[in-house]
Amino acid sequence: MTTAEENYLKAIYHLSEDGKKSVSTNDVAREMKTKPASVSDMLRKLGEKEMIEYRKYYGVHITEEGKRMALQTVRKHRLWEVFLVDKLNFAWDEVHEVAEELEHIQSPLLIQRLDAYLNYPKFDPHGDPIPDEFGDVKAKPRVALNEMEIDQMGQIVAVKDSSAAFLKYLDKVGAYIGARIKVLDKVEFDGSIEILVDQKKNLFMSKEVAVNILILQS
Amino acid sequence: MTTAEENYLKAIYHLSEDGKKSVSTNDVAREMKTKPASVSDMLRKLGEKEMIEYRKYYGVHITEEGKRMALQTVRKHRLWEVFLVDKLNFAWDEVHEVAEELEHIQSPLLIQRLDAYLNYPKFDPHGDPIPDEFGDVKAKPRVALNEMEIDQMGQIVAVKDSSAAFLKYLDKVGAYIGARIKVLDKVEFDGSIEILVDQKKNLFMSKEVAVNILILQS
DNA sequence: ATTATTTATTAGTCAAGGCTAATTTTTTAT
DNA sequence: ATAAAAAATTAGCCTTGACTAATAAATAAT
Ligand SMILES: [Mn+2]
Ligand SMILES: [Mn+2]
Ligand SMILES: [Mn+2]
Ligand SMILES: [Mn+2]
Repeated sequence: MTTAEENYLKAIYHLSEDGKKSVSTNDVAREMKTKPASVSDMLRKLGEKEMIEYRKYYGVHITEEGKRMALQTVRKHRLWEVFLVDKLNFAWDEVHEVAEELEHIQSPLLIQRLDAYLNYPKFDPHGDPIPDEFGDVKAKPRVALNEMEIDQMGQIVAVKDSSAAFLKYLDKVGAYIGARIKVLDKVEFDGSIEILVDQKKNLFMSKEVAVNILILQS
Repeated sequence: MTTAEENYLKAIYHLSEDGKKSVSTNDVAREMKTKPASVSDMLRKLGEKEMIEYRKYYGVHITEEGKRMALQTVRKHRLWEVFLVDKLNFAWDEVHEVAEELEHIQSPLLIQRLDAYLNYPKFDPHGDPIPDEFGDVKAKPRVALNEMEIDQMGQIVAVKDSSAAFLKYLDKVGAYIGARIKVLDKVEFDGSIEILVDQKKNLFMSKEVAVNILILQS
């Protein structure tokens, strides 16, 4: 598998995650920041390698083998992110781009040793679960903050958007993975929401932000 | 700079290290395990970028800028090797291939942090000096073991060949970086040599091996 | 049920980095 | 000084992964 193939497959995997039955060419193009024409080409190739089921004009489904490969790349990506934050003191908004490169280093031994060195972490700095070497992920039931009701409580366990802009914003307002929250108010007009963080800090945010914060309800 | 350009430039740098005034197309092809035709193409390209001075049919000289770039890659390669050995418990014969990939990760912050994390190491696992961030290398005067005379003494400080085959052989016979040695005998016919290691172990080796062991004389 | 619009694919081009075969230049040997 | 050998370059081709423009298929709108 080439770096490009790994990146495409990972994108397709992520796009199919949210229960979508089939992923469209345009979806992939958007995610990969390439043109649909380039995607068509790559889909044909990944189809031939049986990483995806590809029916022209009808989008793709990832195969079991494709999922296995994608999860391997996801595993590497997230382990490297943990390394960068835990060992090299990167901020959580600085790791994504570098991990995007590191995930393509080819060395099973490296990943096995890295995993051990990091003490077999189960989650990356953004709260996303790290697949084990067999591709098994232990997923907790998470709900987007904007979907919670007034008075419901829970804990921030992950973010959906790993962009520096978003993460820096969270840092600024004091939202972080592990924080306990309670929904104080929701504005129906625009979906904005007010929450209490760690029983002491009031935080008001737009729906756009809330959508990208994932909660483990309690 | 692409990965390929970095690899070529590093090869040219290494080939010019041994005081060679100019590096030939065939030299580079051998080092890079590519065909001379491919090399000609790349030399033209590196020439245009002024990383090398390229006079057709007369080989190349590396420029100051080229040397700077190459040393940057060498620095990254060796820092990663230290990481793999010191932190991930790789053997010194297992690191080269992986470092060959890792050295191309583009992130100045990563290298700066890695350097700090490793405590600013000065030498890699093969005894080669690690250039600092400005490309400065502190070179110690080293001599190949086969060039030493009977009764001369010193310390193994580096190996010239980093292949797994060679390093595993050294492991097996008990030669290692830091070992104190004394030349006991030299056979003129084939250049083979017998040494005493750490004042207790006799070691007989062919010239081929001795050429690849570098000594700091004392 | 047609037509219009959106979505996707194909055709053709490009740059990077390889290769082989043919050619040219330099070097070595007679 | 010339011929032979070696070294290097060029020409032409291939694959990967992009792109634009042209076309085709599927979907939405009348
Ligand atoms: Mn990537
Ligand atoms: Mn992440
Ligand atoms: Mn390399
Ligand atoms: Mn080394």
